[in-house]
Amino acid sequence: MTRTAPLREIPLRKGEETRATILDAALRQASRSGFEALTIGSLAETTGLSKSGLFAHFGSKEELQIATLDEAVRRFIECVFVPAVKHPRGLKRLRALFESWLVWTDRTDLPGSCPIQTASVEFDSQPGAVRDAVVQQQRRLEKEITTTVQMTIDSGEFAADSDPRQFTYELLGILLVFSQARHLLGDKGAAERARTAFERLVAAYSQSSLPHLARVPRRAAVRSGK
Amino acid sequence: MTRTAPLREIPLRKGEETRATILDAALRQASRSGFEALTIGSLAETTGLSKSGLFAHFGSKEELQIATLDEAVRRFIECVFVPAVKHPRGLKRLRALFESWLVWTDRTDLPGSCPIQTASVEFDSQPGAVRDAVVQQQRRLEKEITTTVQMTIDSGEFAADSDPRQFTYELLGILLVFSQARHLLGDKGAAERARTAFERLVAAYSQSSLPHLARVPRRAAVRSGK
DNA sequence: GACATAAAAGAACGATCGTACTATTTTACG
DNA sequence: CGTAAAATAGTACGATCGTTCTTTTATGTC
Repeated sequence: MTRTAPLREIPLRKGEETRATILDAALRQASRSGFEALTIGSLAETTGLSKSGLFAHFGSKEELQIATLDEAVRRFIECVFVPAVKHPRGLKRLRALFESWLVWTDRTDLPGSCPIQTASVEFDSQPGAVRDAVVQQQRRLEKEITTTVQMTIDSGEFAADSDPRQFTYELLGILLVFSQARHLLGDKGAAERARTAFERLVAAYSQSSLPHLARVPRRAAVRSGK
Repeated sequence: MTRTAPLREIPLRKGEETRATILDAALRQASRSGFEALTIGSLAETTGLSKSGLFAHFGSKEELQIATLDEAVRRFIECVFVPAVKHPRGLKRLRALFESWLVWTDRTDLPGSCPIQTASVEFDSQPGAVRDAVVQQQRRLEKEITTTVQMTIDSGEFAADSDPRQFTYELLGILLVFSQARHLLGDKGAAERARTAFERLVAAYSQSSLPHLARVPRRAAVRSGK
């Protein structure tokens, strides 16, 4: 029942519970006020811990910020990717991914906008360990999306000569502007605009003959597959 | 030569010069580290002023942040809109606007990313005077773009039933992801990807029959104009 | 050049920042 | 239950935060 090889250290402690509580509060705070405002003092107050007690869990503010980012990514994957992979590979999964992402951006369990996006903007010009972590996570998520797009190409639902990274790029754009419209401007119709943009993007890739390079519009073929 | 009507107060002082110097440094700092890190102390140090001397120009940190945002918008208009309106109304002006925007995002006079975008993300969930200013400026810029799009519809280069606000929405998405790719990820090919996306967007609106609602891909007409 | 006024500096404030060190309490396990 | 270790609290630190008040310097006008 219990692990048979304690080896040297047994990191299976239940102070992890406290860490989870801290990260939950940290995520809320980062969502509302950013990662720089993720101060030890305010976080200690909202969690009911002492400053030093909370600090001991991370060792530095940088580590706290990175841990918060990692937790955000964990939840993002849980909320966006996990539901998507339950759908069959190809366009269906891609659509599911998109819709899950809309839900993630519009979710109510966090008081502000997506912490990953917040971190991306906040650290895009600030060298350091946090920035490195943000870049790594961003690359990781982009690669994951690109793989999903590639599957849609492989399934024949997207043109064979499609550029999956270009699709990913444009998809990210739609989701970024959706987030801004939703959180900054409070635009209720933002999701519908995002869907319209997404469908037009999908339609372009469903056509043949290098639609992503279509500098000059050309006669488009009706989609072949059903 | 000199103003003939001093009226009551004559605000034409040359301490405005100092203010301009401060805002220039503030813009750089906000671009690199955000508006929360726009501290009086660090800004005083980089400008060579005293904390209190600098503070007197604004009266509060909030006012400093808003003044910095306004200056960013002023420069944005100078860099993006002013060159664009030198082109004839319609698609030419819209293209010029887009290209100027790429230059703005990729410019080197600021060490980081666009301060307006930074502020948009930083304050999207933080109520207050700064957030209000950000929303107002964002709405203002969006309206300006939408007007430019509307002119392209009026000129017949975009389909008459096009939705200019949808175009603006998608255009903003392209520019947001471009900024992220450029500044966070250092993607050299980001501008070309952005152009590809823009051209596809333009092509869609150049076609007839509600292309922005094209849930089902339909036979696309060859663009009419030259 | 005197003088009113604007601009900048100086000094100090309470608060909070991140972090270090020590002490106390709580937890898990034999 | 006892006990070692983990978890948390306590306290203190130098630094910096935004802001206020007072004093000094620079500026523009007659």
